[in-house]
Amino acid sequence: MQLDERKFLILQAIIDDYIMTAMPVGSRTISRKSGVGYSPATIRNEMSDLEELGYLAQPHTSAGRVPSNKAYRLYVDHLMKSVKLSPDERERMHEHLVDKSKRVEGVIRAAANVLSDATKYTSVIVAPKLGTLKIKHVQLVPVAERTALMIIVTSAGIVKDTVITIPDNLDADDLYSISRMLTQKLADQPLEGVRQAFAEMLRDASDNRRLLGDALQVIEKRLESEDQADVIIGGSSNLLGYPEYADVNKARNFLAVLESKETIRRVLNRDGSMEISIRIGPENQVPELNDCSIVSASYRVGDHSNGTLGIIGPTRMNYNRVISVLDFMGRALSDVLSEYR
Amino acid sequence: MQLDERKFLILQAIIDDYIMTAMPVGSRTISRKSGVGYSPATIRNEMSDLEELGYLAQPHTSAGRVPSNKAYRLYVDHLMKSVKLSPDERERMHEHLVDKSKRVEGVIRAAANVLSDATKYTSVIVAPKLGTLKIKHVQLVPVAERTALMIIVTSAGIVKDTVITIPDNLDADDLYSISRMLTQKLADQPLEGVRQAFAEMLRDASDNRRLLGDALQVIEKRLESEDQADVIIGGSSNLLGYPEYADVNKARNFLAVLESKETIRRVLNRDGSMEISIRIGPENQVPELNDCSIVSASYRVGDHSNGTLGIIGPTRMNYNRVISVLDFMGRALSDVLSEYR
DNA sequence: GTTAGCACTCAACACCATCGAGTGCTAACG
DNA sequence: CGTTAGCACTCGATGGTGTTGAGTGCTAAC
Repeated sequence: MQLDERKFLILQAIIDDYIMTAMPVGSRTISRKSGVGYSPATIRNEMSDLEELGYLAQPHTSAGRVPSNKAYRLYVDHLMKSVKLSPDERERMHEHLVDKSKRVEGVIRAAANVLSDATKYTSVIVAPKLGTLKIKHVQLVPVAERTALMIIVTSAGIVKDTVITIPDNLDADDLYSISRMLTQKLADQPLEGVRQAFAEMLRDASDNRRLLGDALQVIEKRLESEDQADVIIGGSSNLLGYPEYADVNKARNFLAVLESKETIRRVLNRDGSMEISIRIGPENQVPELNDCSIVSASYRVGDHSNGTLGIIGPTRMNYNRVISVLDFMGRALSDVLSEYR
Repeated sequence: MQLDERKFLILQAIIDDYIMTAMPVGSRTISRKSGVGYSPATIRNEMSDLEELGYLAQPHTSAGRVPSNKAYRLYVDHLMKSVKLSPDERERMHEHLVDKSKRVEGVIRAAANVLSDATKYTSVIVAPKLGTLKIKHVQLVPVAERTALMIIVTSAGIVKDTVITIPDNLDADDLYSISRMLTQKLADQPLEGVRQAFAEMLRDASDNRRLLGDALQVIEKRLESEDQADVIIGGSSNLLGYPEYADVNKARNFLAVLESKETIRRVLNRDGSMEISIRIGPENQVPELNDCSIVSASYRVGDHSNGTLGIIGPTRMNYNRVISVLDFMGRALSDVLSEYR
């Protein structure tokens, strides 16, 4: 059996309705809809076919039909008619972004809020991978005996800092000149490639071997331990408004998942492309989120590094709108964050 | 009518029980408890008295009694016998703190997690007020045409940074020397007192007036806009496990409150003392949290500045344990964060 | 091929009886 | 006189029952 025009039409109507109401959809409801000129009986026959084909399911015998994950997949791939955001909605969203006092983290935080406000789902933004950013400046600042703060400024204007221990015969001026040297040597190197640069420096440097070794370690640690703080979540309470989370236990599980940045990172894991990716239900790799859908997009910072922004919601998500919003915000974020270059 | 010995005893037993079970407590339950040698009938009489005095309430005629806020107040003020944490519990908590790779924000984040894990409530930590910290170092870093990043390192090792615009005739070396000058002039000044220092500098400085003016503005803005990022919340999903939040709407409201850092800041607002403060129910100033209790303590960073750590939970909170944990963590945090000095 | 009609199913809802935890009161007890 | 046993009473919780109505599948007529 194949899907003909009419089956498409009916399936679409069912999905649209279910996305709105979260209630099983009956044949009468569809029949009454404008654009569908068939009686409930005809609809019922078609629905029966669609169920057999795996696009619909019945919670129980005398209930309406509910779209399956397969149906959502078909929907986002073929049925969905994309809607544009209205100009003043775009305007409003953009405003909130540039509003925030310009700092990278602030911008990202604001973006997360805008996303969750605009979609009423939970939003997640992952900051760009450090490794791909270029170093702009390195600065050592004394903070105590034998202790200094090492500050690394990247091309995206993102600042990372770590405490390191230093030999005790160094004073502020020494640190100053070391910083200067480090900056000269490392400027415009990607963080990833820093190891070689250091190797060279260690060979040349008569002095301060110990310090440089320390610094290298720090940078590397920073690179591999993808920092917790770099996952930002907005509107975590939004999902509680939906009937699929009326059960407190489900809600708690969901929130617990959100608290593990590690899991979030995994679930937003993307191949390199800039395309919007849609994972419906079990398509994502995290069992706890198997009844959620996750839509994600990329944003660019500087030349080659990018971050991820996404929306987590029930499988009966308003894909249409979410995609529009993510698409727009991805571009907006890229714009705003690239002004630093 | 006054509270005699026996009324105290009974009230305490009721509160203890209710804290454990969240169920209205009946006379039989109390009578069976070890340490109480009276029959249910006697207990009932006493309970009746306690109700008249406003310490107990009955949800409905044939239910047991529930402690009132007044009762909790009495409990924390007089009835509670303080328990110590076991040494290895202390050990474990402390471990998690120093574990984290030494950064201030990382430590605070870890502390929030430890707090919520140890208490099973929601924890909140507010970073120390910037204004009270001393400046250690100021650094301007060029990031683009006419744009620089201004980084301020405080005595606590906390780094703050903001983007500022600069005159376009300045190159990296100029910024370097300006940074040096700024650091020299401002080092060891509290952030609050920076205004005068700047005034002087503006008078003297032949050049760079525009830049200095910009920088001053930035610092001041930073001071007054108590930064969002400085409120950190742990275990927000913990409260959903308690029967008082079985209703999804209540849960949602609660979570929505947590998302507003502004409100959190207000609710944790403390007078200067280092004492542990307990706000029961409506004693806190935020109507949305009127059925919560909030216990908070201070931790010290450096010489004179301190931050706040707190626990938010239902009024029938395990005050005893929460107080012990907060007390310990306050000290531990102070210790860890003062190592930077 | 489409649709009206009809019997059938089943969750949701309201209603009701029962149960039991807990109370207040009274009278008896040491 | 304080304490306690006994008892009638209250009322939420629980579980069973009947009704309702949305929705289906099937059949027969258009």
